[in-house]
Amino acid sequence: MKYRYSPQRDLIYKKLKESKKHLTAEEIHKLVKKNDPQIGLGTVYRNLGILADQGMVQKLTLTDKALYEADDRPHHHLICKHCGSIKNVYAPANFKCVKCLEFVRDFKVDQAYINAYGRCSKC
Amino acid sequence: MKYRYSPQRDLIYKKLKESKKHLTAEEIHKLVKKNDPQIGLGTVYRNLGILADQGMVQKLTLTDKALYEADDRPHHHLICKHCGSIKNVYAPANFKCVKCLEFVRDFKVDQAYINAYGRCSKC
DNA sequence: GTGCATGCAAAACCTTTGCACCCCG
DNA sequence: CGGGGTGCAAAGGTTTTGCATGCAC
Repeated sequence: MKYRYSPQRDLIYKKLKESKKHLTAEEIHKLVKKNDPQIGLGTVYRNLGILADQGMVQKLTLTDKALYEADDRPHHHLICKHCGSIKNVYAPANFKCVKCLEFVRDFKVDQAYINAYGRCSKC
Repeated sequence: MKYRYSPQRDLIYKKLKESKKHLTAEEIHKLVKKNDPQIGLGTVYRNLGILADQGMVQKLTLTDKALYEADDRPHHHLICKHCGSIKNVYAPANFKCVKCLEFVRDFKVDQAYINAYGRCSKC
């Protein structure tokens, strides 16, 4: 299906990109409401779905509620088991995670990333 | 807190282990109801939480609903983008995923595993 | 003008929780 | 017998959806 331009979607993407964080749909809703007080939560969900479809944002289901981020550089996630914070880590250019799975048969790997659980510097 | 023995928990664990798959709480509920028709879904959730606490089952939040598995060998997940199936893959003994993150600072990595997205042999 | 997008609210859905009763230790 | 475990049902929280209206194209 073809997507039509929408100022709401534009705003959602811009705000998420600016924040440089992993945000829940509700946090994003709060953020965009500052610029567009009328925007509904349903609209936020719908547009996050579309943006994820287009590959412009990534939907993370690492915890009980979904998180969204707008960072297209390949990266991995460090999840603190104590405070629940999630931090991105960018691998050196010469490290390709997909190569770790070279031994895999019967499955065509497109993307691969690491989730690491542990303790962040604050905890 | 000390956990007391419970035949329901025993059954849940046994069934999940036997299945050798990733199951949702509801699928597990259906499975154990064959042996214990009275068991409630709440009990299944409570016991899966306890079993996860004890490290006997792993809770996966890779998709919109949580999946549970009973497989204590370290492994990675191959997620098919077409049919949504999730397959375990066991890395060679000499491959330690944690080593891929040796360059990480300000975070103590306990466990690390790879999620790979792509296409499975059936799709 | 056509039909996707929106705002609102209701619904759907997964998961947790309160409660009275049960039973393990 | 004390206190965790159970079944049931209701509540909680997140995400989706139906519908009338608005607006991009």
